[in-house]
Amino acid sequence: MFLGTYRHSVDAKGRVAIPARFREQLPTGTVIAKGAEGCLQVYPPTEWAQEQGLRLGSTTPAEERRLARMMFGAARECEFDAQGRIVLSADQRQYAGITATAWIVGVNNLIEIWNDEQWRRIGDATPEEYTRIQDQVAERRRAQRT
Amino acid sequence: MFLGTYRHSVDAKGRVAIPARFREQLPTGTVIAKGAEGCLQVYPPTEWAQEQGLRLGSTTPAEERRLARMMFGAARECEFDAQGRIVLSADQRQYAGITATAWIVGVNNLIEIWNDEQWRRIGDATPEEYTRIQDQVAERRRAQRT
DNA sequence: CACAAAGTGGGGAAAAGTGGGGAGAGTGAG
DNA sequence: CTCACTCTCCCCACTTTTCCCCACTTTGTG
Repeated sequence: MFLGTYRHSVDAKGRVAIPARFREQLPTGTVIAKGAEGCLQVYPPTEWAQEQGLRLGSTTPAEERRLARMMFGAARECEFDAQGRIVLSADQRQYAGITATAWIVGVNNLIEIWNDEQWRRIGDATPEEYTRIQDQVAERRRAQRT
Repeated sequence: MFLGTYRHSVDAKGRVAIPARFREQLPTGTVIAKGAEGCLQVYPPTEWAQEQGLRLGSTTPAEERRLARMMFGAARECEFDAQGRIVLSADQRQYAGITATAWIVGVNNLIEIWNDEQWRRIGDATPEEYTRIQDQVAERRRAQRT
C-alpha cells in the first residue's frame, strides 16, 4: 500500500529520489508509464501484470489499440541507482511538465509523479472539499452494495 | 471501541501522544487521513480496509481517480515511537490547523484529531444544540427509509 | 504517601535526500 | 578508422530529516 505525498527535487540529469517507504515495496520489474491528467505512474510488477490484459489483435477495438500503444510504447522499466533515485527520460519529463521539483504521491496500489502546479490543484484541497469527497466515497459504496 | 476526549500537546517535531487506552487497540497498519470539517482521522486496519476498494488502473473513471488521489495522497501509515507517540506531517498539521495542542477524540470506530478552536465549537454543545442535532438525524433516517 | 503508568521534551546517531565529478559505452562526423 | 562528442551510470561528499534513546514531569492508583 502506498500512502502520502512527498516533494522531491529533480536534478539537471532528470533524477528523482523515490521515498524510502515506497522503494521498499518496489521490486525489480517495476514499470513507469504515462498516466491520465498528465502525471506519470509507477506500477509495481503485480499491478503492471493486470494492465497486460490489454493486447493487440485483429478484434481489438480502435480505442483500445490506441490506449495500448500509448501505455506500452511510453513505458519503461524503473532502475534505481545506489541512492534510490530513478531517471525520468526527457520525454517523460516533458509529458508531465516536470522541471526542478516533482510531487511523488502514493495512491493505494501505485505511485504517481506530478509537477508542482498540477498537483497543487489536487493536493491543496480545503476541508470543505474533503468533506465532499468523503460523502462521494460513501455514496459510491452504497451504490456498489446494491 | 474508542470513547472519550483527551487534550495533548504537540511538540516542535509534530509528535502527539495517543492516549494509552486507544493505543492498545491500534495494531500496525493503522492509518491517519484527512477528514471532514478539517479534522484528522485515525483508522484501525479493519476500518481502513473498506477504503481500499478504490484502486487505480488504466481504465479507472476520472471521478474515481480524483477520489483516490485525494484520499490516499493525504494519508499516512501511523508509526508509534517507544513513548506511544505518532508524528503528524507538516501537511497534516496545516490542514487541521494544529500547532501546540490537539484534541484527540474517540468516535466509536475511529479516532479524530482536532485543533483547539474547532473542537470547542463541536465539543461544547449546549443541551439545546444536542437535542436539535438528534432530531435532525432522526428526521433524516426516516426520510431515507422510504 | 509511595509507586507505577502516562505524557513531555530534547540530544544525537543513523538514514534519507541532493548535487556534482568522471569513467565508459555508444554515436556521428571527418 | 579515428577522434570528438554526448549520454548514461557509478561513485563520492555534503546537507537535511527522521527516529531512537534517555531523562524529567505529571497523573493516577493502591
